[in-house]
Amino acid sequence: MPRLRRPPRKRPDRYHHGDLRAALIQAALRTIQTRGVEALTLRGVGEDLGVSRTALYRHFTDKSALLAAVAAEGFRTFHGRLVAAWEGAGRGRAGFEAQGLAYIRFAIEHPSSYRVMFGGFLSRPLPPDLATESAAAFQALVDAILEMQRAHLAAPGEPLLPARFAWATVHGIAMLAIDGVLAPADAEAAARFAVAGVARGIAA
Amino acid sequence: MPRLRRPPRKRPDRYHHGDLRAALIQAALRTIQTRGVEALTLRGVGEDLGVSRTALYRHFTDKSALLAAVAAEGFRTFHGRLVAAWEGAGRGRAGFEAQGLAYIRFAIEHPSSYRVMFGGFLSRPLPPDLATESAAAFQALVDAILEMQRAHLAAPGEPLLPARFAWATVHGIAMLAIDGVLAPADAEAAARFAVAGVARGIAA
DNA sequence: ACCTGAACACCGTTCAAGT
DNA sequence: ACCTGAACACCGTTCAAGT
Repeated sequence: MPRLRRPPRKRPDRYHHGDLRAALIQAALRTIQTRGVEALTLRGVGEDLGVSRTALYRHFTDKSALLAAVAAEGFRTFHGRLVAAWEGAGRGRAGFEAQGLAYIRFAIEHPSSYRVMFGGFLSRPLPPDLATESAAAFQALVDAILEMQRAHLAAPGEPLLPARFAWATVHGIAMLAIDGVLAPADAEAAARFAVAGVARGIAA
Repeated sequence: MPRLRRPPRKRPDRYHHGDLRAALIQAALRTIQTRGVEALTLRGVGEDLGVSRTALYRHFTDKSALLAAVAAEGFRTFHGRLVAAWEGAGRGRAGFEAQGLAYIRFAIEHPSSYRVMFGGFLSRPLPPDLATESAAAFQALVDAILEMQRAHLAAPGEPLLPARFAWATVHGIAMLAIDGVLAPADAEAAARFAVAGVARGIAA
């Protein structure tokens, strides 16, 4: 059956026009969400997109670069959640605790993304754009601490110390929840107790 | 060159006598420590031991079972460290903080073992013997909390809540240190601040 | 019982070649 | 520029066969 000369309206080979990169990221995210990071194969995403298994190398230097791009998307929405929680709860101590809970809830709602972001799958050091996104998310936490120090809700001193303490705690609760060590019901109670505990621990 | 009839004194094929299992665990631990978990291949450990690459299946059902055995060894020494730190520092609040520091230091000294134990490489649910070792290590923490509650050094109530809070925090600091997010010098300072913060956060 | 060798069904990545 | 197909150097695991 010979091909017709007439140009097709819209066909699956639209990837020739430059959106293969975005499509690859979306496909990778989809399989990560449904089947986990360890099930992600480059051959698989190529197949999902009806594209050769090596087409990907036109857009990413290797598999870890693809993962980094997926993680970058995750960091952007993560950052947004942290800022929204802090401001939505009116800042202060309530805002601090809301931010901590938002951190943990993001991890529980998007366990696969969270694992890609923090599970040691990314090559170190992080690619520059990803490092920027990651630093921005952490900065949301530092900003909250700084404001609490100014309002005498947190003890004065180097803000990185309480920021890392808080980060470590919510990250720890998140990992325990994601790994199934904490049942979903227990995770919420543990999260509430932990963020309140950190607030007490750093209080002026 | 025909083989002689005389039995050899001591030869590399001593694995025929039953210690292949132990040798496999040691070989796996060695390559994990020197080259990381992701560099561990069953073919590699077979080669290291001068044994067929499938000999391992006589002793372990699969790769994750080998990893579980490595992790079990890690949990045993880990448990010992936690108990020793608590008792060595005279229990109480000093003991609690010493235990937290010992937790983080174990992770920093044995990053590969720690990653195998808590990095999501183990198949869930954990094999029974490993679950036992893991629970015993966590119990050291719960025991410390219980004793602090009796001594009015920790607020009364369900001990699992402060225990999980403390666990999450030290685990979080440990992961940040292992992943290189915290430089070694910063890790020690962060660890000290965090364990003191938890002690304050759970105080009566 | 314990171990081997060949085979199977996968991987990520490279590279010459096509359009 | 962008994509393909074949090839390379790996994996974990199964299984019939050897001792």
